[in-house]
Amino acid sequence: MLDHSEFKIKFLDAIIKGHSMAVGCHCFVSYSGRAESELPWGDRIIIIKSDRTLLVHQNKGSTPVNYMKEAVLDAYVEGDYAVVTAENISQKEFMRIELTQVYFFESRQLIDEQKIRIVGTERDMAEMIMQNPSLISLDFKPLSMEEHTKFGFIDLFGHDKNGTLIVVECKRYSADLSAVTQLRRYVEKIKDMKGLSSVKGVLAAPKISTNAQSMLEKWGFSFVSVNPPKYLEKFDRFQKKLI
Amino acid sequence: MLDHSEFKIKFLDAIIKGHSMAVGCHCFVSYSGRAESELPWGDRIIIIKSDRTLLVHQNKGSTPVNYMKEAVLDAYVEGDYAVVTAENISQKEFMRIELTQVYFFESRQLIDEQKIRIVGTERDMAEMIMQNPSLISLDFKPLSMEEHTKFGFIDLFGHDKNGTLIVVECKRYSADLSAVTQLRRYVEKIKDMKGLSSVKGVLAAPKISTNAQSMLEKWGFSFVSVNPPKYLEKFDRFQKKLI
DNA sequence: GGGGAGAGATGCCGC
DNA sequence: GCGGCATTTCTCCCC
Repeated sequence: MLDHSEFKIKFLDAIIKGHSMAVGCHCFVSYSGRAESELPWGDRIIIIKSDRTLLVHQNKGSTPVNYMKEAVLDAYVEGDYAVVTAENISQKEFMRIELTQVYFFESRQLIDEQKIRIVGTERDMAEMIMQNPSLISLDFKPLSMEEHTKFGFIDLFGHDKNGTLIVVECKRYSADLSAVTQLRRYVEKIKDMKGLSSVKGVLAAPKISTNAQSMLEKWGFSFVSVNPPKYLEKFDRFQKKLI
Repeated sequence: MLDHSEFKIKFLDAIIKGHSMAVGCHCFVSYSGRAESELPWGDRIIIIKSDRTLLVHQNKGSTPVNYMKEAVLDAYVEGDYAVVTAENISQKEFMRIELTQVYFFESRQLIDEQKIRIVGTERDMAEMIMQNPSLISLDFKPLSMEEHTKFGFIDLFGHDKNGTLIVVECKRYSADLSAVTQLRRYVEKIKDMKGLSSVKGVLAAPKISTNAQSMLEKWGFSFVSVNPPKYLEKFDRFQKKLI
């Protein structure tokens, strides 16, 4: 438990040094910027990063309740409160955090230049299909992948044995209505630009919602069930811990 | 700085008590679930909430680099590492965090039943237009707002002085291609179900991208510039601090 | 910097 | 639970 002036001093010192911070406190938060908000009094954890990102986390859920990027930060004592302010003038964003209790305060220079490596994205799905086109159909011949063609950002682009063009849109999850309209947009663009009357549209995803299926059929497109790829070896490594 | 067995004991104690935690550490993170990932060694802040949400934050950006909801957590010492594991069996998710250094560890019961109040959402835009329909056009008569009609989730629904139906889709930001396809989907649905040949589509947003504007015109829809509402008094309260 | 689209998206509400 | 959709979405990539 820190008193307000001790908090202020430590906070400003951490700002100057470019340290990251974790603060446990009882606070009230108001925000004005892209929207406006008020968060009544409660206990939260405030994170401040060395790039001046500020996050206010409640004790539930994975998204911060309030946040600001590239914030210009300040702290001071005002009556019975410690106050933290965050401003991003160019974005016209302002935040004010009033604190009555500072349960804990930690600050430290965190050194981390590493980037996460992820496998199993939509792009990985498209690559997998490039390697094994029969996942779409026996006669599917892919031509290009995720190229910014003049037709737009098309996940997979190819043709069948008759030379009919095929547009494939990949989704990692259940394909929904917007996936169908996205596919439709690409197919129409190609028809338009090439002056073709027939272009096939294929939605590749693990599953598809009922309404999306109806709309798909209405527009003469087809659905193919494909799961995003995973490195099974790694999954197994975790899995065996469960046995 | 905590040694590994001290960390383990405090961590497990906090889990049992349902406390929230903030941990500063040097760690390596691997994940398998909806995708698979590896994050090489670096300094991070780990947050664990009372609802068993786990967040791993690097020192930049507002999104956690790794995370899991409803995690079953454990901690132990393994050779030179402290290890934190998180599992969500039903989701087939697994995470393993190896720590060589624990810079700080804070845990505490955080009491907070408050909900944030936000003004300026898309729904607020629709309400504002309901109050002042002339923002769309002088003869726009709104009938319903954000109702789950048999036509779908339509932001605003009404007609002009000739009785021609009007569908309004609101966007808080620059309207893009998907906003136009969304509008198009609603208009077509209504035409279909009512057997009408003419239904007006209006996109209400602060601005619109060039391509979206083209597509809008191609489909005979129109754009109206509308800004999401704000409580100006409050904005002014912040603003005067800047002077 | 804007436009377009994915994300291990998250979160909300309705059925 | 799924479905449909907004989000102070965030982030990345390309033009």
